[in-house]
Amino acid sequence: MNEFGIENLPPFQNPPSPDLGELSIVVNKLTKDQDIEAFAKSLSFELVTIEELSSVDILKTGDKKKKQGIVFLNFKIKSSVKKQLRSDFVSGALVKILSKNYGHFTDHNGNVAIVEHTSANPISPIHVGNLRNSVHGDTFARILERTGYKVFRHFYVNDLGLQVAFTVVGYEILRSKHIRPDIKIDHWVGKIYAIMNNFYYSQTTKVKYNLSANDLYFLSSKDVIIVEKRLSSDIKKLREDQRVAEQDQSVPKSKKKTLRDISIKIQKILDQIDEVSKLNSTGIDLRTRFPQIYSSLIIEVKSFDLTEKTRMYLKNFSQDTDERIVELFYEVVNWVLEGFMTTLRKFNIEFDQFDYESKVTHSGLPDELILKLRQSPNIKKVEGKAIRYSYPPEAMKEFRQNLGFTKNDLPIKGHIPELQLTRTDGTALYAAKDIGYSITKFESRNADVVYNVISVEQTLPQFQLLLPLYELGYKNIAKNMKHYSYENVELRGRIMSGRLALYVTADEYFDETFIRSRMAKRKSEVERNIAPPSDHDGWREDNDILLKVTQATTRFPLIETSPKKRIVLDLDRELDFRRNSGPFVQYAHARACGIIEKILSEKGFIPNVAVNPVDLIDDDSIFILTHLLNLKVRIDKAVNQLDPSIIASWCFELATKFMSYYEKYPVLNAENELQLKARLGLIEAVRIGLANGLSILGINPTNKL
RNA sequence: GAGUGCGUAGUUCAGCUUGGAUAGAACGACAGUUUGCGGAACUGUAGGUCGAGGGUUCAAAUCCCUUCGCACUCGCCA
Repeated sequence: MNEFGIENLPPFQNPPSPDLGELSIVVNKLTKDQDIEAFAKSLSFELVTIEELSSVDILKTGDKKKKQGIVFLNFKIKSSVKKQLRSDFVSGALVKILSKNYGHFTDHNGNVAIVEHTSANPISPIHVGNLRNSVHGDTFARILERTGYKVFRHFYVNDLGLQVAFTVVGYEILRSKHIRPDIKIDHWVGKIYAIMNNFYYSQTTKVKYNLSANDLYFLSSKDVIIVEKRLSSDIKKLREDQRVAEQDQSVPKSKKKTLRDISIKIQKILDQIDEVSKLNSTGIDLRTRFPQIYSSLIIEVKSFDLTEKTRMYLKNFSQDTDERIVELFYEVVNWVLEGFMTTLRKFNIEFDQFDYESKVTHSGLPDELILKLRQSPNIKKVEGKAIRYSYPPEAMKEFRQNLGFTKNDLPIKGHIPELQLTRTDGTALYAAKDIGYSITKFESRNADVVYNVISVEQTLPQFQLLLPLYELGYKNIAKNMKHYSYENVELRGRIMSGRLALYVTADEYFDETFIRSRMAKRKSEVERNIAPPSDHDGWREDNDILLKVTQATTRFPLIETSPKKRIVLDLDRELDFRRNSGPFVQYAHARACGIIEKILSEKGFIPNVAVNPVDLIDDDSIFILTHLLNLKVRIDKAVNQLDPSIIASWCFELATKFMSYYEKYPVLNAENELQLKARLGLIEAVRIGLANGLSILGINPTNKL
């Protein structure tokens, strides 16, 4: 190589088609000043003398408009050598894949990771939007486990909100009237939440706009009209200001700013009008949809001031000052959480720990941190006891450099807006509690890394936590707390809103899928003239299979696209098994199991690594084995990119390849026994790969369908 | 006004970190395969100015700049 002036050989790559050769190299990279084609020619003359090579071809692109002038050297290896290389590869690959620890890696042995996910508000059932969070969190946790991490799954319980407080007030009313839930608890509480939410905001709106108080918890259409009138006169004034500002040409920059401010104000008022009119329509809607709960609640609520009671309850709960109220909160929240668990268990999702926002607050940690942060040069005092944390560029630079982040590692490159930590009365806001929670989380498990699975809207608040943590001396936490961000879920043709108690719940999604899989299974049994199970055991087995298929069908659509992409779930499409990759992968696995079992019963062979590798040196077998060994690369990529969809595609590709392999290469009817055993070994390798892949995706593989 | 993400076939997406040959799948459309090792299958065909424009390069979907479209975020809700 030296005589050509080449010091480092660029990496070999695989030609796009096998008939071009086994390996190739781009000649353009090797020389700058010489004529590339001449250079390639002399190089090929030299290289073709290598004993193992049968030919070295030169190929130049250039017919198309794009990417022209690339010169490749394509190497073909002598067939005898190739055969030997492939045989060695096959033997080695089979040993690795058929071993017990295939799919389990040790890079992070001894390390601890926490994945915080789902963390849905404990006042309405889990819907498919939350479920995307759960499925991503759970799958990612499983991927981390495969790299050797000890993983703990945490659920952050937001139990300290206003919404929880008025829901608790509503719950207490119904309990005192002995009205018990007649449906799954989280669904039931979801109704209470929607109704109480409407009461609460109807009241505050009435007070704010001085509306007649005779029906304090219901905003009538008359009220809406009054508010509209008042606000539209405000808009008129603003429009006037806008016109004045437009004509003023004195300072162009500040002029722009006031104009912008005015248009923001106008937009805000328009939003207010919209919200008020929605309060009216939602009230009517809830009253008609849930008449019993609605009327029971409204009668009682009229006897007290809801706003005041809600604040009082929240204050007592937050400061841990009234045992009865504290217990009431936990009664509601824990009961709903049980409902969540029942739901998520169907999807194969469980938690190691629930962390309550209230308990973090009761520990006093957030207040301590605020006390310390008050001394920080980055703190700005606002009104009263309110403080804000700011992010000066110098501080950010130091943060970045000391923690070894490059600019591209950070989610936000430019200026970071200030973060308010306390209210005017000095009490901690959510952000301050989150700083406290981050510390508690890390320390409780002595964790090396924490992944917070939170939707993309939270990118800024999540990032804002890091500098205060760093400044407080928690450098490790600031470095190793990662926001696993995901985009939202939309449903084709349906609106989702907790306030309206309108959502496709995770329960419905699962149950509907289960029913459809049962129908599909029956249909296929009829076509194949198989009788449905008649005895108890048969029925149980049938049910078990359907549960596993349903897991695949429900989880796959939520995980198969990158978390950064917004997905639109079309239930008709997801429930059509031919269009959903989940059941397809399950099917491939079941089919592999079926073949292995059949060969055992008919020939008495058990899959084994001791096969004649020459029977597996065809391109298709090599491709499958290479793909199986590639799992490690895919897992690492999924971890680095925070993207489990990489594993979902890996499974799907394996299943597809196996299906076509299976059409092409008969196993039971192989030409001879050696060939049969070799192919059986390959099928076993595929089976192991699919079982591993499914299990990483949180889907229990089924060996029958 | 600032920030972030996304934009690739009729549809849903992969590929972009680290530039390299003919831009890959799936669904849908169309045409085939089956006396079966499980048809929830397989084989094939058609379908693309990679949002637009410019730059860097021997070479750009990929890197840089500009621009358009969509979504989200920007101090007392959690």
